[in-house]
Amino acid sequence: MPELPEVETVRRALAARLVGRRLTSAAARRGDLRTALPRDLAARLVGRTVTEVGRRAKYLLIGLDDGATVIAHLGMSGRMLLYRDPPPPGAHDHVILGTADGTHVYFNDARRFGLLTIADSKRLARHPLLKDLGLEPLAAGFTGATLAAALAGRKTAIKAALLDQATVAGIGNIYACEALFGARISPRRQAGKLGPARCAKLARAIKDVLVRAIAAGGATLRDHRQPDGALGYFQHDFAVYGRAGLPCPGCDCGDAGGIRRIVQGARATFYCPRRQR
DNA sequence: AACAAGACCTGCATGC
DNA sequence: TGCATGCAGGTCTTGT
Repeated sequence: MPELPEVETVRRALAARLVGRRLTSAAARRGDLRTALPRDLAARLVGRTVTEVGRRAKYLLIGLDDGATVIAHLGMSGRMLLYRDPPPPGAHDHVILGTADGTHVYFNDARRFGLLTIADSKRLARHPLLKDLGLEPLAAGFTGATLAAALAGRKTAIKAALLDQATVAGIGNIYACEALFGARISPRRQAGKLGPARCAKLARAIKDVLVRAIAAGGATLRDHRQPDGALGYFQHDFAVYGRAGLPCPGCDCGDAGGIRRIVQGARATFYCPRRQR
């Protein structure tokens, strides 16, 4: 599921319901996720109050009042669902948290590519999961210049570079395709050869598509849900992703076979060969 | 060092 | 209907 906009959508909903609340229960139901759940999960969470819910790249960071932070990643299929009247736990509900006001949080992940662990808040920047992450695209420091510096010397295709979390953090397959369309750059172009003007245009396109997707609640292809169960709807605004053979918005490429699907690094890439060069 | 490919796990759509 | 196949929003590991 989730790239930066989907994770940000989840973060906002969790923050609204959890910050300032005390955790009264914490149950680990199935522990073999991408990394094993902490054995002492309940002991470390029950009684703690949530102080903030942050995000770095695609990681959710749930800060607690004892100086610990819960790090969670949704993988491909993970969800965080909030309930007032919790349903009976299902096979893929791996962690269930309860708060003093009766809210329940279900961490559900069918494919178990996600993870949840607990770290020292003061050392988050040095945590193995977070230490190598690259530019945060919605932060002030993300500009054409910093993007150009991150891409300098890179021989791989720009599409692959955007998926590399050590370069720009939080972009996944959908938004890499959509941002390159917005910047009118071919996904096959060598990353290190983009000039300053095209890097500036790409940085703007990345921010633009991420902001628009967050406003739409993310994109729901199959797994993504907002924590209240609502679907995202940005998939209706995709220009190229999943649209092979169809015309792209505002171009007559349909006459020439439309949007093309290629494979780069074993991932599908969608682009308009007429508009993206 | 940088890069490409394979692995991880489950569910769903498609086609026979 | 049942079964096989391929594909999916991510990232870690391995090998070149």
